[in-house]
Amino acid sequence: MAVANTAVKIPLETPVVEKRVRNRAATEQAILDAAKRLLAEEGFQNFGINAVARGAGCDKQLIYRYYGGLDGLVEAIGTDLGSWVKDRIPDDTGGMFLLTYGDLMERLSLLFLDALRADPLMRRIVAWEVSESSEQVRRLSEARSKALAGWIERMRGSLVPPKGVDAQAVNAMIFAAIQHIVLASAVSDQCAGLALKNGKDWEKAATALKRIVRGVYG
Amino acid sequence: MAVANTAVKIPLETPVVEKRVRNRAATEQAILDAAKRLLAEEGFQNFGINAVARGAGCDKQLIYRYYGGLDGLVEAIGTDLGSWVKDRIPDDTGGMFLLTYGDLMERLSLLFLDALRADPLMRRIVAWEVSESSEQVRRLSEARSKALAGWIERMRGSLVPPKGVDAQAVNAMIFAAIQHIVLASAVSDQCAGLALKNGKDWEKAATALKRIVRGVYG
DNA sequence: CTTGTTATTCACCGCTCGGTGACAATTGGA
DNA sequence: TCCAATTGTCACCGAGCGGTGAATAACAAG
Repeated sequence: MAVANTAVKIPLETPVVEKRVRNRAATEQAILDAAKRLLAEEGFQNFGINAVARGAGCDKQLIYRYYGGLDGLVEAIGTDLGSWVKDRIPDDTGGMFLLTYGDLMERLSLLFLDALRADPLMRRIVAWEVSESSEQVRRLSEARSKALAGWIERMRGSLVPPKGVDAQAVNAMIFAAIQHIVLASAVSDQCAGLALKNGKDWEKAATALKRIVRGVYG
Repeated sequence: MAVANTAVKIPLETPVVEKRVRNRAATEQAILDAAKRLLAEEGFQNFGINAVARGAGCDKQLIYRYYGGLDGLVEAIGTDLGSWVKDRIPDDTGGMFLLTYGDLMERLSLLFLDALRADPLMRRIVAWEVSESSEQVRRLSEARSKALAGWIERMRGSLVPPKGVDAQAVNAMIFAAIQHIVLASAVSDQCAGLALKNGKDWEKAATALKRIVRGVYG
């Protein structure tokens, strides 16, 4: 009686196999997509080999084979980042004439603010950058800042900052402010007592940002 | 021959017991200290029951008993935060006369910058705040912002911001910039292309900060 | 010395993690 | 047709995690 019912093979599933084709390129892409999606949606906390493999619907072994592990996969994300930025932040002046450095920085600030707000993956990467100091994240950070610097340089044209202002330092401050405020808003809908929920709140933030830029650059 | 050597009790350690006295208050304090130390030095990534217990040199069970788990412990850290801030950020004007709102904000900004730079625990908490959205971190965040707001209010005195400027929004931007730049520096010695290693670098950052504040508030 | 209380430790559970070696299935030439 | 490489799957490992129930050691009072 206590018999063979223990380890039965159950081929009940009709063999209507789900057309799981053999296609390395597609699988690599699926892994990369899953990694980006996971990072964007869940953050770097639960970001690991197992989670990515689950998300991609394949075995984790393939991640080792095709990317050499998580590090390689993260690096692939970094490589992707350049084009990513290009797709998401406009490269023209939006039909405006940027006459002064102040015009430029105001527009750049607002563009960057909106772009970061709209891009969860970027936000997660920025948060990662200020939370962990590993080789993985260093690579990502480098790719990101390079893409960003390239964009700024492209937009700058021949405009030059006013004399007597350390534009690099000031701009770093401004971009830091944008990044932090967007990160904070994504987590708690506010930053330093300033609400950041609806469009009206963001209007106020944008106005403050403009005021700061104009205060420095005129 | 193949005898009792298997499960021998080895009381080789000279019974010079390390005076592990029974003292609940002291143990609680040791746990709290270990938690703060661990959070400050290792960050929130590897922050867990086991790590804290190891750091405190006691069994994790005591953390459950005395604090009701990690959540309670984190809350205790939050409670500690008020006094913590008071100890670390001066409450007077440093012998200066703050005549205008601009004077005030300039001084507050620089004080906050230095305080955050000098306080690894605070930095870790801020990084935590922008990385994870849990109840734990929400509590911490609340405690921190409350302590900070109280400090600002104390310093403000009767000074009022100039008309026509949304001081709350602008100040949020300024504090966001400070927080982000300090976080970034602690991890990668730079932020948005601006080096942040030696004192000279920080001089530049401080100057930029002052310029921004003065640009807005005069 | 006994007894009860309190502080502290210990042993164990189930689970997930990153990582690896071996196996099965599919493909594309010789 | 058979072979070898490529693609994908599976089972398993050791380690660490958070969490819990029960044993143990130190103390205070009677």
